[in-house]
Amino acid sequence: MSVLQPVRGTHDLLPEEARRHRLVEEIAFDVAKRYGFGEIVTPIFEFTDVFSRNLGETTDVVSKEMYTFTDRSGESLTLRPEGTAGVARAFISGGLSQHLPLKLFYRGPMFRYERPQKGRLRQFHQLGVELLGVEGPQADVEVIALAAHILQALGLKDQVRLELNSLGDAPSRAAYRDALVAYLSGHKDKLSKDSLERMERNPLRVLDSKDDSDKAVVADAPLMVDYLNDESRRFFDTVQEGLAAAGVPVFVNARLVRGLDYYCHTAFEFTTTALGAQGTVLAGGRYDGLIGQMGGPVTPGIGWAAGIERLSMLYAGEAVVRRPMVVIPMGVSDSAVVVTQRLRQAGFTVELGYSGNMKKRLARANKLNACAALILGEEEWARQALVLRDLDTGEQEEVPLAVLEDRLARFR
RNA sequence: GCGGGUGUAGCUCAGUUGGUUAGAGCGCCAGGUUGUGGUCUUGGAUGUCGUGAGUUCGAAUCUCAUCACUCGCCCCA
Repeated sequence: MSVLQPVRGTHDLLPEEARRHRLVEEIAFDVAKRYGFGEIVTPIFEFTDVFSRNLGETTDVVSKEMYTFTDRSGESLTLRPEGTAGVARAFISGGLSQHLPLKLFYRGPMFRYERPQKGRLRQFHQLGVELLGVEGPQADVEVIALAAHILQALGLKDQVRLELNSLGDAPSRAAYRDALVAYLSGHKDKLSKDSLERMERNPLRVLDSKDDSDKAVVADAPLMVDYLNDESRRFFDTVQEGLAAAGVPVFVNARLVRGLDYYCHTAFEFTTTALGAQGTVLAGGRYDGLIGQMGGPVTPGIGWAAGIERLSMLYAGEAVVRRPMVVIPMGVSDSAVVVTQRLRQAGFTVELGYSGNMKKRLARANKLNACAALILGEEEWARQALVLRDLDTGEQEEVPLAVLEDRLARFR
């Protein structure tokens, strides 16, 4: 359109959409609070190392999607592409290891230089949680149950399904990786070009390829579950049992993998078919090694993040907007502000009509979905009264100023 | 980063094989009611036809480039 476009992949949240976003956030946060989560707010940029050293050098996010820049002091900074690394960094910086276990909720913009598409933006918004300091699988169960609960609160229960897998601990994962690469190497001729590259960079990614030929190869590939050592196996079983006990339906997907390197053991995704190619609505996993790797005290963690734009597109509810009442001065405009402020101070939502004749102002009141109009006419004003018109019934009456708040009580 | 589609008024969209002043509905503004809205009715305004080049006597229409959105891949929330 015009020259004044927003930057590619960014967009404005106009009031209506902003309301939906806030509503989604509030519903999520409200549920999270019941699980004991408190909000943490971290900066939207960090030293580049925070991300580049911890998400995995070869991941797409780090290798080609970060908004990295040098500030005026020559420091390399990066707009956060995800939330977990920043929270982990804040955990270390703030010495929060003394307050374990820690339940944190966050929300805000994230940035990735990707090709924009529906449900995929360069500046997008996530909300997420992190539970730090609990080794046992009950943490996984609680965090996933919370996710399911939030999706239910948003009315999305029937539109999403939970897929679950275990990536095992580091030794299990390494063993599996070797076995998988060995297997794939024997079928190089049938793999897509993308998958041949993935074999080098991130072999597990071949497992969720959408290419038909790849799928045929993958169908007979070794499975992660068969390479889990006893401990990892037990962990995975316990998580599944816990979710069953919590009443959260699960589809075990042995080919589910994660894009970032810090994950281990539990990996999960809530997916939908309603958003085209961007089917993941909420996803996360366990990252026991991350904080230690960053230089902090070795601390287990598990968390997830959800895309607010994606949730908002699926969410059918509407934000409830409080209906205002409208003050319409007719010839006593100086006094209108007095009445208006008095009512606002008393807790009412009040709009003051700015201009036009009575007809126009009432029409505007109507468009604002106002519940009532307070008409200040000279005649009534002389009697220290005004006209109250109920805009739903059309009935109107004269109300003395002295009892105004009482008479308006039903519109509160 | 790769391949396909789309781009006309604030919004949703027509626009015939290139042809003269580019349309509709909704919305907006104004009147019918100079202190009374929602319905009805009458009238009005609005477009660099995404942008830039090219072909042509003539381009919203054809060609190329470019930007944005969109679908799939990729990636992921």
